[in-house]
Amino acid sequence: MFSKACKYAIRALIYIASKEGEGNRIGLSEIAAAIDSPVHFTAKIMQILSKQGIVSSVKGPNGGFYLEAESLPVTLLEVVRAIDGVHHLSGCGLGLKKCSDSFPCPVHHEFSEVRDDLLRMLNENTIQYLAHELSLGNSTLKNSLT
Amino acid sequence: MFSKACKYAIRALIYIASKEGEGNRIGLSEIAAAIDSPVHFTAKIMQILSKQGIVSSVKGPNGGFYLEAESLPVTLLEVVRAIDGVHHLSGCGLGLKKCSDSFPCPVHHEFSEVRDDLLRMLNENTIQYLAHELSLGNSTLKNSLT
DNA sequence: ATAAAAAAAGACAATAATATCTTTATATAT
DNA sequence: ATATATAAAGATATTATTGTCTTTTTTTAT
Repeated sequence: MFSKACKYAIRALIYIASKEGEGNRIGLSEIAAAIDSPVHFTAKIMQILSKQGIVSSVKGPNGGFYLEAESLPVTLLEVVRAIDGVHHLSGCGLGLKKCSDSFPCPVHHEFSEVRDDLLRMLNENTIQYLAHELSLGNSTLKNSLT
Repeated sequence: MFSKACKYAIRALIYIASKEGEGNRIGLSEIAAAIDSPVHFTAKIMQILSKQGIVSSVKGPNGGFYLEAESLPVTLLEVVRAIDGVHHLSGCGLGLKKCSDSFPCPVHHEFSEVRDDLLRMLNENTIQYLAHELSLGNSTLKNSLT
């Protein structure tokens, strides 16, 4: 459904949001350890998110990543678009270039329905909300119980 | 959503089904031309579908691919599973190995709902039905109008 | 029997995605 | 001011996917 990069991005952002408060920054190595992702690959992903304004960062001692407290909540849709690209959730289900409502591929209508549901879900769920649920213990980001 | 190989597979099968009748076989080059796909890559895909029993083939003059008339209709789900693998539609949305209803990732419930809809759609739609709609002119497999 | 047509199989090439390692720039604390 | 910690950037490696080309096998028609 999403690329690994995108999954790492969502996990990383939820982790950051869940650890946040009072302007503290979360370091890259802590993030990678927390979400079980390759450190340097995660660094590249964070750079993209940073350039897109989804996450903020500061270098140097006590530096790291954080979410702007005063900005609007970040939706999953924004993250998916930032990492997998805007076309990822808009193309034809069968890969036809000209597919549209008036010139549909064989699965156009059925596929559109499902994808509209996906888009709605991605647009309704924010990193901040999901992080809150994580903090409450209602979900987990780890592969192991330890 | 699906790999290009899978999209080619679905397009190829719908095309074959739409051209079928009275035991005629559809050649690879005709298929590739009809669905705008690379010939030899399509050949590999057809081989997989053939080994999985989704499509039948005969070699030699007047050979080609066809669907067994007496077999059950082929669902999109079977095709996706054959090409993209059984895990493609079952793993955690965020890539966690241990994610489950009782040990959910942050998007588990929301994601499961959408994917269940996708699975239902893939299971309800058959190649034969979609081919019939194509034959009626209600959809297209081509990128261009020519 | 033989030739031709077609799928099957195998080898390879190109591209994209994922992952690792090294170097550089920059901000902070001392 | 300096040292240090950290993100940013760059270079390279690995793997998976997609695509192309060639050879082999099998079937059919002659």
